Amino acid sequence: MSSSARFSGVTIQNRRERERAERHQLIIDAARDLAEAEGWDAVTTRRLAEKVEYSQPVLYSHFKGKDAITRAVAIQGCGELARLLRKARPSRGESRLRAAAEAYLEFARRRPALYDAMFVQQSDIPWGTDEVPQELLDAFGELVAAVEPVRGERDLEALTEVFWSSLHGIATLMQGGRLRPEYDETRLDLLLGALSLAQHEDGL
Amino acid sequence: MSSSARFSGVTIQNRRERERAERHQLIIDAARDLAEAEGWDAVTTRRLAEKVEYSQPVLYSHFKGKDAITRAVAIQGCGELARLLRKARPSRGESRLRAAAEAYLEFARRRPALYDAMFVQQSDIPWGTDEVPQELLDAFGELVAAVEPVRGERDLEALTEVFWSSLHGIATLMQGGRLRPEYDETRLDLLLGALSLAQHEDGL
DNA sequence: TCCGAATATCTAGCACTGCTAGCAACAAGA
DNA sequence: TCTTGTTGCTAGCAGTGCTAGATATTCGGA
Repeated sequence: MSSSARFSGVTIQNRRERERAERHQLIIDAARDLAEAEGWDAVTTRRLAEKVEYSQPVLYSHFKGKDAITRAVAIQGCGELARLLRKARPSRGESRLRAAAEAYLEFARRRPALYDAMFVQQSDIPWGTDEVPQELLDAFGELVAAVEPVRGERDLEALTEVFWSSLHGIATLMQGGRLRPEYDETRLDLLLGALSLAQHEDGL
Repeated sequence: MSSSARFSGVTIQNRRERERAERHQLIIDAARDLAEAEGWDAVTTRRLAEKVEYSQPVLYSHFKGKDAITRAVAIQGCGELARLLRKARPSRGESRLRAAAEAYLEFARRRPALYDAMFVQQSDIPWGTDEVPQELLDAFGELVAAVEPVRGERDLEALTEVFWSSLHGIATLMQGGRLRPEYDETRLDLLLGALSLAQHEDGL
């Protein structure tokens, strides 16, 4: 320890930064875990602080406020979704569109709290043109790639937004118990059929 | 006044019930107005009580809790949406599906807080089979009627759920600023085209 | 090795939330 | 007029996000 004292100016700085980064991630993970286990209502600054074994003010030295923590969870969630979509290659005879849709809906079903933070809870994540997080672009990019084979003459980005919106609507209404579970399959078939097979001769 | 005193047993009861009902509605209206003016975060029991010019405990003599007030607002909102959809007859050359879609999206856009209470905030409104509020059935019924002309061989209820989900997805993602505004028209065209023109030869 | 300085962390508290117990004021019937 | 029962209020609880100020810890130089 003392033998490396002459490098301390750099290494200590490094160690501190590393520890800070680790704790930063620890907070994000704890928030996500707590939300997934007991819902976002259970994620209070006190419980979160208790879980990471620090006092509440420590949270505020890492994040501007509770919203910023949720936002961080959401962004990392987008990264996870992007990874999942990328891995979702269609099995034999299955369309890429269907593979993506199924992966998306399964993600929403299995990680409802995470999904909520990403796409339901309003947050000031910049979705406009400037400074959109890369994870988000990645996830949307995967959807674009899945839609591309069926685009026909249609605008690719707009069509992807329609695809995404439909999936999002199904995911959230399902989560709220507002759709009949026995139609789950039929609904997806209808959606995919409509989006992909539409001959669509220059619009209605 | 005193001349009708001999009927007081009944009339006073009536008057009281009427006044109670009026105040019940007053609370609901105040909550809706406050939410639409400043968002649901601003709807606290204190501010709501102040607005109806009673103390907080009065709220609890009408509703089990704050959630119940939100729920009441949501249900009446469904009635309003149903009425709007019923009025939304297509103009010349426009499909009924499009008229319904536009009315739905305009409702969501113009009454975001109300829409939130109805379809975004989770509530224990019974959506399952039993005891669904009539207002809800009405609204869904209007959507069914709009979808019917384009159903083809497809399952009407499931197709309506897809239609609804897509509209809901578009509405909520738009509201969150997650869709490009310049595609608003294109998106709707694509959706309607896909749902209505799909030849859909027995599914993919 | 020791001390002053800087950093890191905690305790305690504020203003707010939803909600409720218990009291005061009023109206109704005898 | 007095009793009784209802109605609405004041005051308070436990919990929320967040922060100021005090405290403990660690570091760099003599």
